[in-house]
Parts: sequence; structure tokens; C-alpha cells
Amino acid sequence: MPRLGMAPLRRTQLIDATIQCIHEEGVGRASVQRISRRAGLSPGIVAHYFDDKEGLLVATLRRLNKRLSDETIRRMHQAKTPRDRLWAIIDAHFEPVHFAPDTVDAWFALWGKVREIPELQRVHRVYEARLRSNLRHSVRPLVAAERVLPVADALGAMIDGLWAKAAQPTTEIDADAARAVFADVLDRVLDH
Amino acid sequence: MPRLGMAPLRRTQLIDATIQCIHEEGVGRASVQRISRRAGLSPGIVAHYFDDKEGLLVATLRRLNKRLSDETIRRMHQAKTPRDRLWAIIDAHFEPVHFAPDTVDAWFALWGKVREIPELQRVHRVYEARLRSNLRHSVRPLVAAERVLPVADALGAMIDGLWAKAAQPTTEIDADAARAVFADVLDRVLDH
Amino acid sequence: MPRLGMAPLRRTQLIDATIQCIHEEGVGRASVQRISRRAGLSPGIVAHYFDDKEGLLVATLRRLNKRLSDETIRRMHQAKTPRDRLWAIIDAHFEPVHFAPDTVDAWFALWGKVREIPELQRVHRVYEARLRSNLRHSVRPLVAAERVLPVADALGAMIDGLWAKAAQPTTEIDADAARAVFADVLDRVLDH
Amino acid sequence: MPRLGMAPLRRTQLIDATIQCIHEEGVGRASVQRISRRAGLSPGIVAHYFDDKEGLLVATLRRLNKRLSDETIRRMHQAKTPRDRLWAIIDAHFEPVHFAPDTVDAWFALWGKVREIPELQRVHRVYEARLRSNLRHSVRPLVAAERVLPVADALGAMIDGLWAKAAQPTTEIDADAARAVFADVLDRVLDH
DNA sequence: TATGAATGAGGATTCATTCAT
DNA sequence: AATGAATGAATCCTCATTCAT
Repeated sequence: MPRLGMAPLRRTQLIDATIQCIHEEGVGRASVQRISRRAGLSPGIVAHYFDDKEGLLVATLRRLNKRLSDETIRRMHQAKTPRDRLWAIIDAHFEPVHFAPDTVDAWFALWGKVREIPELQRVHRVYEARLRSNLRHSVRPLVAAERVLPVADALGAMIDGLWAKAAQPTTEIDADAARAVFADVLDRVLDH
Repeated sequence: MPRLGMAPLRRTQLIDATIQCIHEEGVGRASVQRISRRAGLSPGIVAHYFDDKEGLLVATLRRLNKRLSDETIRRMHQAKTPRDRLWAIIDAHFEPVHFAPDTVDAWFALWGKVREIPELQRVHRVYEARLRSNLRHSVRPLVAAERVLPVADALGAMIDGLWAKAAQPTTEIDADAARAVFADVLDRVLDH
Repeated sequence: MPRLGMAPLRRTQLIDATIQCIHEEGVGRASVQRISRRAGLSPGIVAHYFDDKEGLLVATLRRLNKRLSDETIRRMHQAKTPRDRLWAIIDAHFEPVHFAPDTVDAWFALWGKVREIPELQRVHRVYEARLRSNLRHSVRPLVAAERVLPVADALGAMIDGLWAKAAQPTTEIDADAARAVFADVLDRVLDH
Repeated sequence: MPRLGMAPLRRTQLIDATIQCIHEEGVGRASVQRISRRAGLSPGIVAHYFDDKEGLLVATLRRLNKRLSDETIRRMHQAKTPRDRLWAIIDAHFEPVHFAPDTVDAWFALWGKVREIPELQRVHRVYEARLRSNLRHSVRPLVAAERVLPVADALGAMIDGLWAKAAQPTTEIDADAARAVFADVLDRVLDH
């Protein structure tokens, strides 16, 4: 069965299985055995492609972040005005594909493991830094200089807070509700 | 060593040890053995007072929530104006005692286990409902009727988001920074 | 609460609780804690009256045997003929009080622990020897000399086998069914 | 060390170790650790092949029953007359291989766990039903219609009773003694 | 006499990882 | 490239026992 060039496919299979597994059974239940079985592969394969379980989790968070980052960049490129750029960031985070329950769950669960897995922390910091940087750049043309930081942090906190809320099993928050919150608040927070 | 009436003391000892353990070693490393050793007690004692580990975790989240709730109530009672009541809620969440790293870490880690432990989910929902209710009541006199919900949700998301950020090991957020964000944003979000 | 002369009462309470506990939850689940709770007493009391758990189990089997033995003696005293004496033994074993499910269960369960608890083995051997002796004495006048042993052993095996069957949770054997089996077989096995 | 197709061998190794362990140390001492060590394997292997300890115990009883059943069938096929078929059943149960102390011990010990492990109960019931059915069919041509049940039950009880007695550590019963009992009783119980 | 707090050893089980095939 | 057999450490939990009160 082994063929050439299977690496990317296998990696994707395993990462997807990890996300599903975390979503449906919880991180605590997301063992190598369960993940690989769900991927239709054997437990040994994880070591082959990711060295160990930590490697798989790190790769999973990396992919999650990459998807979000790609979507953000794509949308920001299309944006014409500073305000549009800000909305591009927000919309990227709450677009149905990335705000889907399994994605949000896995993201939140891995975030919770940051403290235990140093490499995961590094990956998370990259995401965090990029979001913060994007927000500050987008906010800068829209508010007085001394308000750039607090406004960017407020918006970042709202994004994270709404994601965290969406990761709860009984949540009532969905993408539209989240965007409505921003729609109400955003213009008031910016200077005219 | 066995004495009478030790129950409340022992419970507190174990809950405190749980918080410390999660803070210093991570939830994944917070085993019954390690928690009880840190409390200066034996592993068996957990079953004695909390039935099992889940019981201990649930009791821990309950206590965390209670502390926050008590502080919120205390501050809201002292508040004179609607705006003061809103700040009471915010200040309660970012008062140094409750915003201390170990508290925030444990709170975040347990939040991450909500999906796996049903009873934890119940406890978390109570906290969430109370915060939302408090925010709505406090916001109502300060904004137009149709804006009560989005504004309350925005503020709630900001609180959660800042807590979540504070729970990261490399965070730069502290209580003052968090409050500064609210100070900048709050008045603009409210109607005059 | 401690009063004088409670010893016999407490012992009986604990032995009865042991029998009930074994019957309702299985020997494996019959822990000191559960037994004492069912007796309305504290776990420590077992050490007080029986030294340790083995002591309690031994006392329980002893009492079970004693009840059976007393009943057998009582009935044998009333018997007039050799054949009556044989039936006295059989009837004693299948009289509703001693053939009750909880008694049979406990008896069978403790029998299964004989291999692990030497003192239990000793107690069991006493019962076994007495039953065998009673059977042989009763059978002797009723069969040729060389048939005393096999007939007595056959009857003993039937008694034990029916008890063992009665100890199964889904058994269809009751006292009447058991006696019917003897009624059919006994006379044919004896010489006329 | 891992090789392919080890499953049947490993299963047999573990089942045999279980029987030996029960025989030499008692069911209470037959822990997964001890069983697997005796099999020259690691504790984790039990989960691999039998899911959990219950699975191993069930598989053990199943194998014990199968051996007995195979032997019974083999002997019954060779039997020419109804009376031979009856003796085939008896002989199968008391043939030295199956009446060996370790087999009898394990069988008796597992029988004692029937109440606690539902699946074990199911397996036991199958054995019981087969034995009863075999006895009734064999007895039918040899006694009056209304005596089929009591005679079959009497013989079944004798078999179980002798096995139970043989399972006692200090027993004096061996295969020959058991067969002698049947030799004495059988013809008298049957109609001529 | 009786309690129940506390211990710590031992049990079953789960799991990441290794490695021969 | 991929498998899955096997390991053994770690975890949670149960339990008999001890002991101050």
C-alpha cells in the first residue's frame, strides 16, 4: 500500500482527525489511538509523520492558525478603506468556515494546552502577535494616536472572548450574533 | 491525626492545592496524587471529600466563581449610579486578588474541561448566566433598548477575552492594562 | 451512645449486614465500608469486634453453618426412624429459612473464598465433616455396609449441587423443586 | 518482539495464566498484573486482546466450558446405547484432564463471580442449559416420562456438587471416587 | 463503646511510544 | 510507507486498616 508522495495527504488526514476527535470527544479523550483510528490509519503513523503526539498537536494548531491567517490576508487584500480592513479581520474570524464548531473547539482546546507544551505556546504567540499587529495597523488611521493600543486590544479581546464563548457546548453565539455585536460597537469606538 | 470538624479546612486545602497545581504544572499534570501531595494530604482523601477527581474540579470551579460573584455583589451594593454598577462588575473581574495568575489559570483550564465534564458545564453556565444578567441590568439604563443586548455581549466578550489572554503564560496583560481598555472604550459604547 | 452489653447485638448486626451486602452487591463489592454503612455503624467498628475483615467473614460463615447445624440437630431429634433422620438432614438444608436467597448466596460466596482465607477453610471443613458424618450415620441402617460411603457422598453432592445452583442469579430451583428431586431419587438409592 | 498473527497464541497464554493464577493464589489475588506477569507479558496486553479484565475472565470461562463441551460431544458420539450416552456425559466431567485441580478451581472461582459480571452469567447459563439438555435427552429413554426431569436434575446436581467439592483445597475427592459414586447410584435411579 | 478522618498500598485501565515486520 | 503488537509508566479509584477523639 505504501506509495510515494503520501506525506501531505497523511498529514492532512491526521490533522483533520485530530480536530474532529477533539470536537466530538474532548481533548482529554483525543488519544493517539483514537485519532489514528478515526483517520483510518495505525497509531504508529503519528510517530512517522509528527515524531510524537505533541508534534501532531502543534501541527494542528499551526494549520488552524494558517487557515485563519490566509483568510485574513485574502480579505485584507480586497479591502479598500481602513474601515474595510478592520472589518476584513473581524469577518475572517467569524466567517462560517473558520467559526465552525469543530474548528473553534479544537482551537480553544489547544489554546488550553499552551501552558503544557512549549512549542504550542510558540505557535500561539505567533498567532496572537499577528492578530494584534493587524488590528493595530488597521486601527491606527481611524483613531487618535494614544487610543490605538486600547482600541486594538479591546477588539482583540472581543474576538477572543466571542471565540471562547462559541467553544462552549451550550453556546448561543453564532457567526451572525458575533458580527452584530461588532456592528453595534465598532463605529462608536472609532473616532469620526 | 484525625480530628473532628476538619471537613471545611480539608476542602479548602484541596481546592487551593488544585488551583496551585494547575497554575504551576498545567491541568494535564494536575493529578490527584500531585494535588493531594501539595496539600500535605494523601491521595485517598480526595475520594473522602469530593467522591472523585471530577468532584474536586467542580468544587474548585464553584469556589472560583463564588469568589468572583461575592466580589461583584459587594461592589455592586456600594455603587450609586448605573455607571458605577457597570464599573463594579468590571472592577470585580480585574481586582488583583481575582485576577491573580493562579486564579485566572485555573479558571481558564477548567473552562477548557467543560466539554468533558458535564457537571463542570453546569457550573460554568451558572457563572455565564449571572455575568450576562448583571451586565444587561447594568447596561439597560445607559443605552437605548435595542442596544442592551449587543452592548452587554460586547462587554462580556471583552471580560472573557481579557481573562483568556491573561491566562497565557507569556501575557503582558495585567489588571491595570485591562481596566485601561475599558476606560477608553466604555463611555463611547454607552449612549450619553 | 456506647452502652454495656452491646457486643452480641453489634456482632449480629454486622453479620446480617454482611449477608445482605453479599447478596445484593456481590462479594467483590462487600467492602467494610459498605457493610458497616448498611449496619448503620461506622467502618472502625469491624476492627473492634472482629479484628479485621477476615474475622467478620469467618464469623459470618460460622453463623451460617451454625444455623444450619442447629436446624439439622433439631429435626434429627424429632425423627423416629432412620429414614426420617435422613429426611431431617435434607429438609434442614431446604427449609425456606435456610434456603433463602441471601443465605445461599452468602454461603456460596464465602465458600469461594475458602482458598484465600485459611480460617474460612477450617470453618468450612467443620461443616463439611459434620454433614458427611450425619449422612453416613443416617444412611448406615438403610443400605448394605459397602454402599454407605457412595450413597452418603451421592446425597451430599446432591445437596451441595442444588445449593450451588440455587446461588445462581437466574436459577429456577426453589426449595420444593429441590425436595422433589430427593423424593424421586432417595428410595431407589436406598436398599429395601 | 511484535510479530504478526500472535493473537491466538497470546490469548491462550493469557487464559492459561489466568487459570494457573486462580488455582495457585485464589481469584482475589488474580490481578491483571499477576496474570500477565505469569504469562510473561505486560499488563497492557490484556486490554489489547480482551478489552479489560472482565473480558479475560469471560474468555477463560468460555474456554473451560468449550473444553468440557468438546469432550462431552466426542464421547457421546462414540456411545452406542442410551446408558452409554449418560456415562459419556459423566465421564467427560470426571476425565482427569478436565477434572484437574487447576481447571476445577478456576471453574468454581469464576462460577462464584457470575453474580458480579453479567457476561459471565450469560456464559455460565449456556453451559448449564447444555448440560441439562444433554442429561434430559440421555435420561429420557431410560426412565418413565414423569421421572425425566427429577432424575436429570439429580444427576446434574451430583456433577456440580462433586465438582464444587473437588474445588476445595483439602478435598479427598478425585476422579475415581466421583465415578464410583455414580457407579453405585446410577442403575438404581434408572428404571429397568 | 463507637466514630469517622486519614492513610497508603494495590487494583484496573489508559496511553504515548517503540519496533519488527 | 505503514502496520499493529507490545510495553510499562501513569492515572484514578477502592479499600482495609489505623487512630485520635
